[in-house]
Amino acid sequence: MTENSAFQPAPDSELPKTYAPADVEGPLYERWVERGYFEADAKSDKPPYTVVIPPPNVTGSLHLGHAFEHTLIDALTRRKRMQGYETLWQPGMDHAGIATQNVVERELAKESKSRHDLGREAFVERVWQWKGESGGQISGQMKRLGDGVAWSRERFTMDEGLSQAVQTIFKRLYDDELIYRAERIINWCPRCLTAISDIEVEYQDDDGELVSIRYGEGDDALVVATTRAETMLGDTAVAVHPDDERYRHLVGTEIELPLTGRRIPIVADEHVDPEFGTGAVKVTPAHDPNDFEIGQRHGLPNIAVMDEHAIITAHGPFQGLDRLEARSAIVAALRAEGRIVAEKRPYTHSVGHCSRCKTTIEPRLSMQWWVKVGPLAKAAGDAVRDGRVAIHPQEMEKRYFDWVDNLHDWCISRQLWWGHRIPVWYGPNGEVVCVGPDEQPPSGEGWTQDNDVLDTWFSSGLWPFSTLGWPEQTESLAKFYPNSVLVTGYDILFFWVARMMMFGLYAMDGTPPFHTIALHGMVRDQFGKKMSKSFGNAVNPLDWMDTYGSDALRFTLARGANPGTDVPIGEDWVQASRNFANKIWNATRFALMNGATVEGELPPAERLSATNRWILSRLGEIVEEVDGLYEDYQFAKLSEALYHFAWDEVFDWYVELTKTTFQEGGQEAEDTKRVLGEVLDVTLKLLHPVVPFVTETLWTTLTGKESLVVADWPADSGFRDEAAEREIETLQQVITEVRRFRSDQGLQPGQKVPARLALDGTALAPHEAAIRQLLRLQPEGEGFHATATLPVSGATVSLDLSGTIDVDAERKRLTKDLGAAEKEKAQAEAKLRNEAFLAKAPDQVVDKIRGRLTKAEADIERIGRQLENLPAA
RNA sequence: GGGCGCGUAGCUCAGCGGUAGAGCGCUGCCCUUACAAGGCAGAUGUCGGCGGUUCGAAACCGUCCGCGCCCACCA
Repeated sequence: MTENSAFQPAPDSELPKTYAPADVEGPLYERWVERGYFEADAKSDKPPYTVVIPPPNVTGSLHLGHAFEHTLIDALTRRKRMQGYETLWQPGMDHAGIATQNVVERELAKESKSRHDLGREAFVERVWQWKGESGGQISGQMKRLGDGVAWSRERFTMDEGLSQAVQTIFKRLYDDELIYRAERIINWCPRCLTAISDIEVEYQDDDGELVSIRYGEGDDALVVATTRAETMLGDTAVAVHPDDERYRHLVGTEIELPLTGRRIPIVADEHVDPEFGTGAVKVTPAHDPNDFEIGQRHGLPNIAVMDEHAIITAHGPFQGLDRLEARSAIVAALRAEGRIVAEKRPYTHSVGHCSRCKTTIEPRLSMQWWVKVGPLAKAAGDAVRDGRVAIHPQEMEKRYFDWVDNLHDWCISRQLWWGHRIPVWYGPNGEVVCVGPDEQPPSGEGWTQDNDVLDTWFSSGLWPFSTLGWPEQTESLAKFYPNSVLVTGYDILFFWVARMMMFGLYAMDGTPPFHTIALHGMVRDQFGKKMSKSFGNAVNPLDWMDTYGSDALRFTLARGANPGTDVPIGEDWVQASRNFANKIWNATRFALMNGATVEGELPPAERLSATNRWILSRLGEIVEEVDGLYEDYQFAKLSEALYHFAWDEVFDWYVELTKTTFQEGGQEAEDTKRVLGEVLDVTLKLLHPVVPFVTETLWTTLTGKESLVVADWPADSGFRDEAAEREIETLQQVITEVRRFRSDQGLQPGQKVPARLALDGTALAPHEAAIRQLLRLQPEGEGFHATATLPVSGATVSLDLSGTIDVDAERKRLTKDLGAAEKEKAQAEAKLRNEAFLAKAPDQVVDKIRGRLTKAEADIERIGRQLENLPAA
């Protein structure tokens, strides 16, 4: 091939010019599933790697947060699968008791029906029907995302096996006296009509009114303050601090409770803060958790004044009013009696709301089932404390400890219909029998099963082992428990993670459910704002996948995934990721057109050009780096590293440099085909866990092999060549420098310029052809030669710019560069004159400064000469 | 009230003791035979304020200001 002959690219490959994700994603995913790549074999000899899906709510659809979480889990499991692990990514869904029941009740409401119109059995049937309809939606979304889950093992928290698990552990805990029934103050939602646990209550500051009410008459009168005046109907005492001199004489006496005609005692209790308000507190044991405690200590009666709808039941003028109506009516009545001595309005205080429907919680005395968490939580805390389970990022450990170490007993009964019904029967005389899954309920007249169901987190707490067949001692359980890592959001650290820890340790004889807890943040919009439907910034991941492809969405999410921190994401960024996918696509097309191959051994390093040795050296480094980052769950960093390696180094530099080589042909071109194939092979593998579709399409085309999903994860070759790396770095500097010069001179990128290259005896000599091609340089011509650059190796590139050069512009630029170089020199010199610095700084740093000085001096000399050479304007 | 975290380029964020970085956005030139979803070149920051430690601080310590989140039985 002669120098002047046009470069003839290889015939077009079968790949289209632009990557069209929609054409390949669906079929690829189906093929993966058909071939069973994602299934996990319990009989395998390979080491296990297990991750469970945080089960999404059946009635929902996946939002960006799920897409994010799934991307991370999928990336982890895909890499482990490639590394030769027997990998299980366990799919399934959660029945999500209260949430689902609410959804279906809302559906019924559209038909003007309530669940009571249907009755329990028909209602539950209706929920199952709903589950059947919407469950498929989630599976569909997961397939679109490319989730490599073991579909044949899909589970549902209400399916038969998992229900067995629930009953089994309930029975065990009951027999171990870790589950009990007790009447206590619970968080009651008057809209959902059920008890909820402490963490299902969301507190927020609401404006209320603090009224101070005078109880009693004359010298013995006391003033108490309340934001919930309606509860006074149920007051059974006034409490003061035992050391409070103001009230000491009243303790033990009785006082008149306004509006009721009742007299209530004054008791002394440590709980009262004498500094707060008047130092006297009304005590309503049936409607306030603290007051309940006081009542217990002093043997006070509990007088409930509201029903489950928070309607006043106490006889009298307020009966039948709802709690808010009653509040104002009672304040009005008290005012009429002259009992209101002060009002503070608005009075901002923290009020609990139902996390499901936002209704204000009403503390209510009621009989419920409880888990005694003491020993369970202790074990859950210890497993992290002694390092058997690592929480990542580690800052989250503190939150975890604060919670498990200060946990109150867990209220697990819910007055709902959708869920696991409590396996307890009550006899005609109040006998209680807890029945395990293999036992028959008691027969005979008058035995009835508890009406309540279990908190939904009770069953999801078993997920890491119930999905594997527990309580049966299955092969899967033996193989895949404990899970390798749990990937989930920090928002359910308490709800779910801590409960899995407690149950896992308890049920599996002290073996924690996973080795590592990797907590991710929440997806936010491009301005860092929380995504919510009501705010209008929520995004359906399907929309973006339709427009840009699943890989683009996945890469964007992975790229934002710094451990434990929230992830802002905007459409622009998905677009950028789509561009990246397209770039990979086209770079591979180029490689295919030029005969890149993965066949045969890599050429020996001694034979390879510096360019090839450089890229192979960098390839080894990137494998090492990316591997480390995967192990550390640093998805953002590994994505970033791959992005820059692929785009900047491989596509912008290496591929450009290979063009010259391919033109020239010969052994070097043959070797380059193999090296280019190698670089793409490894790069596609490294990218595959994050962007599975585009890499699979390209890799199978490049290699002719079956699938990347089951390909071997690349090992670091160990090949490093620092000299080649430095040489190419120098080459890059020279080229950049000349390009800048050309750009400053207003030369169009394609315009050929005559140039004289003085590269003999320098490291750049072998790269002359590449330099000429990349810089569009023609053989030397006559006239003025603008010396564009002097690389550190001492080579000179002179451009013949007679007639075209803008001398003023060039002088200006050179003068500016000279100033910068002189400043740099002065700084370096000052540093090297500083004795304290020389004495204390590490040698490496001092050497670096010396290097900077040398370079600055060379730059000054070079620029000076260039200035001298400039013709007069 | 307790705990955790954050304030770095227009926006969103890396960096966490040795010459200020990325993506997007912005400016200029270019349809250079893989890619205009592209190429090349470029501009942009008293790294929240003030003190301190250090030869050297965006980074470590103190303090102040401004945000965010979690926990808590503030009548």
